[in-house]
This record gives sequence, C-alpha cells and structure tokens, in this order.
Amino acid sequence: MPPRRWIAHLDMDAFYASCELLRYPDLAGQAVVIGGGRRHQPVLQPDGTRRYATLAGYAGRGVVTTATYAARDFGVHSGMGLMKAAALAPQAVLLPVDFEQYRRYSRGFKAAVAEVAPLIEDRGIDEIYIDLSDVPGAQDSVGHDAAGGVRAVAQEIRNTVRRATGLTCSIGVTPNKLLAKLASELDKPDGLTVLTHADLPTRIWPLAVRKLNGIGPKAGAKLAALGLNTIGQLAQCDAALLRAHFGRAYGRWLHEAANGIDDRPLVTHGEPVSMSRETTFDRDLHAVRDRAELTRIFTELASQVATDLQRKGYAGRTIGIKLRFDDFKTVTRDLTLPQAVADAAAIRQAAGQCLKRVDLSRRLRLLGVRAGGLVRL
DNA sequence: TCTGGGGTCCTAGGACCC
DNA sequence: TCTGGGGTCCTAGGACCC
Repeated sequence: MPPRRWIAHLDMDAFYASCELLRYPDLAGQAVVIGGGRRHQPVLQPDGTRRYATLAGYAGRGVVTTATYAARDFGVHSGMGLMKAAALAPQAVLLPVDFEQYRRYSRGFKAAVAEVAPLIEDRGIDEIYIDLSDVPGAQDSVGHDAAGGVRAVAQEIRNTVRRATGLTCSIGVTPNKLLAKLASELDKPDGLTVLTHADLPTRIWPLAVRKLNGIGPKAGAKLAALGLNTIGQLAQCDAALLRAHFGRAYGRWLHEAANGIDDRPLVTHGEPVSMSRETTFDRDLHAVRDRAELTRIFTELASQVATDLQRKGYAGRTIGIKLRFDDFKTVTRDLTLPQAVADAAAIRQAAGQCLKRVDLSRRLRLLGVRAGGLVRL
C-alpha cells in the first residue's frame, strides 16, 4: 500500500479576538469586536479595573476585523462596517487592532506546529497547511480506522498549539488542501475533522458553493443564477457547461473542485511579490481643496513603503498608486523604472508621476502606494 | 447606518522584437 | 503595401483571500 497523502488545514479560532482575551481575561465570554483605529484603547481606572469602549455611538469608517463568537451570535461578522455592528450589538466591547501582538502569537503557534510536523505552508497570520503524510504514526491504523493514526497526530498538534499559546484552533485533515480547508470549518471552534474522498457526498456536497476556497461573491452569484447552489449540484453539472459559462481554466477548476480533486503541492517557502501601504481617509478629500493634506499623506505612504522594503531587504522596480473615489470606483496606475528603488524620495517621485495620469475631479476616499517587481537587496 | 488594509493571481491589449 | 506567429514586457482592472 502506498502511503496516503494527508494534508491538514489549521485555522486559529477567532484569532485576533482570542489574543485579546488572553490580555483582557475579564472579557471572556463577552461580545467583543476588534477593529477601527486607535481611539478606543481600554482605560485603566483608579480601582484597578479597566473601562472598555463599546460599539454604542461609534461613528467612522472602520470595519470589524474579528468578533468573538458571543458577538457573532448578534450577527456581527468580519468585514462588516462598525456602524452596522453597533446597531446589532451596541453593548459589545470594541478593541483596537494590535497586529504586533497577533504576529507574536502567530510565530508562536507556527513554531509549536513545526515541532510536530515541519512541512508547513504559511497562509497568513492565522492559518497554515501542514503535510502530515510522513509524520511518524500518521499512516498507522487504529483498529479498523485507517485514519486513526493521522487523527492522533492532528490531535497532538492541537494540544501543542494550546500549550504553547493558550489558544485553540480547528483542524481539517483530508487528502488535499482544498478539502482540508473545507474540513477545518466543519467543527469550528476547537474542532478536528478527518475526511476521505468517501465522505464527499455526505459531508461536502451539501455545502454552499461559496464555501469552496476560490468561489467568491461574483462566481457565487453567477452559479446561483444557473441554479447551482450546493457543491453537489456543481459536481453533478456538465463540465462543458461550466467551461462555456466560466472559461476553460476556471470552468475546469470548478468541476474538479466540486469533485474534491486538487493536487496542488504545499508551498513551503516563497518570496514576496509586492509591498504596499494604503489608507482610507476620515472624510473624502479633494485634490485641490485638500491638496496640502493629500500631499502629506501621499509622502507618508511612500515613506512607509520605503521603510517596509528596507526592513525586509527588498527594492521594487515597479511603483504604483491606488485611488478610490467617493463613488467607490478604484483606479491604479503604475510605472516601471530602469532600476529597482527602495528609498522614500525615489518612490515618492515615481508615485507622483503615476498620479499625474489620473483625473482628480472627484473626491478621494483612499490613497495607496505600492512597490512591485521586488528584488532582494 | 454602505463597504479596511495587505496581499496573490489572472486576463487582456498594446508595444516591441525576432 | 494589407500582413503570420510566437514570446516577453508593461499596464490596468478585477476576482479572490486573510
């Protein structure tokens, strides 16, 4: 028997919110929302207790980055505007985002996992894929359960993460990344789900097509218009019809994905492609009337990109800008230079060239600066 | 109660070269 | 002087993800 391929997807539970609960244990069990700017830090009071800001009366353009499960019970979810979240759960505690802290915990849980299983693909701050195929014990049967060994390995990883960070995670273990990603959500939070291809009809096919990693709002709506709502309906659908509606590559992918087919390897190391900084203004700004403020922000963004590049040891040959107007229309412009640059002045200069190519009659809500075509310094 | 910030990848057209 | 085909680079936009 050849060894089975066992891929795990590990997803930290309500990651940012859970990190904050470690710092503020008095909030355990409460509806807590992480998001917005820095204007709502908890205040330590003379009696030693903390006073927290709540969502009530929030005014601004912030969105929910993460919400605790208690807050989710009110219908609050990530990406939702904080104004809307405040209407749903005015009493929920609002905490500012502290990426530095989350990155520490992120490094912590990844290092803990690597002790058990070193083949890891990084998928951002709070999730990873892990190849368990060659981890000792993963191929063992337990009684009549061929997946018993890998289940034990995954459970050990969960225990290790918990010990190292105090945080819980959910893991899906399946023959490939696509199914593992789906499976990790099936028993969230603090869950472990092991699936094989045999489980496809009962566990995967009833799910909405939008659960598939790679089907977003647009493709989801298009599939719905075709009467395809579940992964099972998609799996049963004629492959030629999917190609006709979605193009050759994406049509084929849809058909394979719905049938649980995915042979993508883990990517265990990678170089960054671009680095960018962007900001949404508190109020929409006009190129002429708010010129001084826009110039200041523009220069600041260029300088932040330069700092990021230098800190990580890269230079960028393509400098670009991003603008979002008051009607939410977004445009980009970029410029490829003869030489890669990493200093603030050169980035600011190139970004300024890009800006000249944009019609600035509408007011702006967002400005961004980007460096692509990265080379190692 | 409109919609953050940081990314990746894909497509498509035009320039330019052989 | 009516016109092929392939390859690469550049640019702009868009879908999608965390």
